[in-house]
Amino acid sequence: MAKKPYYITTAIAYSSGKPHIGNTYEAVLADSIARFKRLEGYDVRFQTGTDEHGQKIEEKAKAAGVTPKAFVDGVAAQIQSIWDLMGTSYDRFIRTTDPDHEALVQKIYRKLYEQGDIYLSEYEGMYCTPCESFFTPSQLVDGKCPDCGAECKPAKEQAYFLRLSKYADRLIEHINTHPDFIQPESRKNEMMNNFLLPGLQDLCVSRTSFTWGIPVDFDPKHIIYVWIDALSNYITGLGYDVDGEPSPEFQKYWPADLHLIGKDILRFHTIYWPIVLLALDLPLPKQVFGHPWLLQGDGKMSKSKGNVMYADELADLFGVDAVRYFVLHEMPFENDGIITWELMIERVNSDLANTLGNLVNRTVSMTNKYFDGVVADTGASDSVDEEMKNTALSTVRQCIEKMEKLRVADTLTDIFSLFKRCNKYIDETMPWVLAKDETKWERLSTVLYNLVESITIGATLLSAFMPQTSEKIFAQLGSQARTMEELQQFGLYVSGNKVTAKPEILFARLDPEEVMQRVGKLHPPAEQADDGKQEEAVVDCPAKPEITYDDFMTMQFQVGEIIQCEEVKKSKKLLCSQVRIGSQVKQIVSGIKAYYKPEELVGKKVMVLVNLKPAKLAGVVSEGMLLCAEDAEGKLALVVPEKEMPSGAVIC
RNA sequence: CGCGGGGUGGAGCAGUUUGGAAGCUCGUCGGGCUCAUAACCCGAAGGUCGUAGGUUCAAAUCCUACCCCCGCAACCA
Repeated sequence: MAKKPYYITTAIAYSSGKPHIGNTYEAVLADSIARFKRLEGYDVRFQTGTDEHGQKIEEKAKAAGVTPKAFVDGVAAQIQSIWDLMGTSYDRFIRTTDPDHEALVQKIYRKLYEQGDIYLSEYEGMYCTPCESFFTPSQLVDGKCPDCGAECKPAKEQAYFLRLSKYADRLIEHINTHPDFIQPESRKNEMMNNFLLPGLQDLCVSRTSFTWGIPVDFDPKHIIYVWIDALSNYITGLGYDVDGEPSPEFQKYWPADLHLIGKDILRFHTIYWPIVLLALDLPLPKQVFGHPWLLQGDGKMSKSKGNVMYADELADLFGVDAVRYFVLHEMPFENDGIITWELMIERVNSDLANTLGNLVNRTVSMTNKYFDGVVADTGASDSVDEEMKNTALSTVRQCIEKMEKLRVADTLTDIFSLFKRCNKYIDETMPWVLAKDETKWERLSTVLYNLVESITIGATLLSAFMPQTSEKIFAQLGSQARTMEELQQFGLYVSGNKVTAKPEILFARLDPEEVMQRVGKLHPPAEQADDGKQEEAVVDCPAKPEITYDDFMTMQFQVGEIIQCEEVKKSKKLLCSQVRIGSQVKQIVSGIKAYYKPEELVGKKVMVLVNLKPAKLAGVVSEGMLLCAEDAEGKLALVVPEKEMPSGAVIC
């Protein structure tokens, strides 16, 4: 019987820098699913890799004084080494700079062009360099990118577009008839209501503003944009060929069983990518799962604070499997999960050291102590054994069911419930009591046999999630990994085998203080070097072009008195104030709701930019701007005159 | 009425599809045990299941209204 194929992919990681633990989570999650499927007997292909093109990388390379290729070679190697460190068992680590990928992407692009799904037109808008995105002027925030806050410039370029509208109906139909296509299901509505049903605009799929990418082969001044380039990895990695013979791998593994991605890029994978596939006349992936984010608990993750958590550092402190366990177990199915050093320590101590490590240790110790390490089933069973055995076998079934639904965290919980049951079994049978009575040695032997067998079953299930630990457990127990079929029965441990004579601690209990001290050394507190003084965080912002005094004088600032203020309904951020400036009153809308209550503003003298062109905000007219200071976190403070000044006083 | 998610013992979460004894992990308190990594096992305390109504023999679960959080979207002039 031929094994059933199972093709799983992760998103490819953008090679602009070292991936943090949140990025790594995805690779580990995919790996655990891949390993579990292998355990179930599937012929698994697991692909991951790196997305290496784009303007941002081009610029980073320039800043580093190296070629883009040299830059991504370095980062990709780093990413791959972290994936390797974490034990991700990928079959191919694809890079979008791989020659086979680049060649195939060009062919795909050409085919779409030749059949009219890609056409040449013109793109106009405001362009944000870091995000490599165009925005309409109305999307900008203070002339800045709504995503990253960087300066945007007007730009216009000839560009190729992908006809999304042509395939929208078929895609909607597909989503409606394949309820499992988008997971978790709650995301499905989001895609439908926000993008598909309102109607799709054709997607711009080329750039001329940079050169680091795959050129359009029939129009080389255009670079193929990320959607066609990166997403195609899922098929180019299998050797899909537009006009040639599809490779055996492609025929075997496509369509993919699962695209595992972050929830933020669900749109690209459930709308743009399927439409590309429809255009290529290829079957759609069976499922796209947008997993939640793993967030850092202690404040925002930022490199300047030195509190970013990286997989390699975590692995260094806790071990690879402990990190895998944490990220897999602590992630809720739909909501974002949190990781902190404290939570990490707690999980290691409670689950790994106490429940699992101690269980293995006490089992091996007793076997050595009472039987010189020999594990034998003497058949001296008792009624309490049945429940133990049933739990072991039912755990196997539960895990299979849970994994079918990608409930990885729940699966781990079930496995650890089995280990807890083993600990309880020890208390129920009280081997140390049996040991004192020679007539009960046979019974004692069977109890230990049942324990070793149950732990072996648990360790086999665990091998998908904590492969190194499973191996260690097998080695200590003198057993070996089972196949899923073998897990259907209890008692396959070879009676008479011996456990190791020298049990090793699987997971040592951690002293929180000691660990936190080591954490402190990881990222030397660069900023808070001198103690005592609480150094004020300063704000650096990009410099704007120099202006003349005349430029400055075109702006009219005056002191205004807020005489009335109310919240703008239907708006989260806006307050609408009536401001008296001299003898006139202007209505000004400001985004300060989060920092000021309307009533506390009334009577305040503030500084106003008076001659700003009126505009509508949330449907309310605003005739000026209240000046604010903003810190790095975006907190605002109104600027007020330092001494009492009359309304209308000129600011110069 | 922009779209969507959420509010469950001190903390973090399941349970809501298909109403039917309120559960898990951690923490706290008490007990047991001694094979083991001060671990393990048992028990207890602790919850108006956001608020207010409604349907029902029965509501965390279904219906209605409202309050509060969080994403996305939109307008932080």
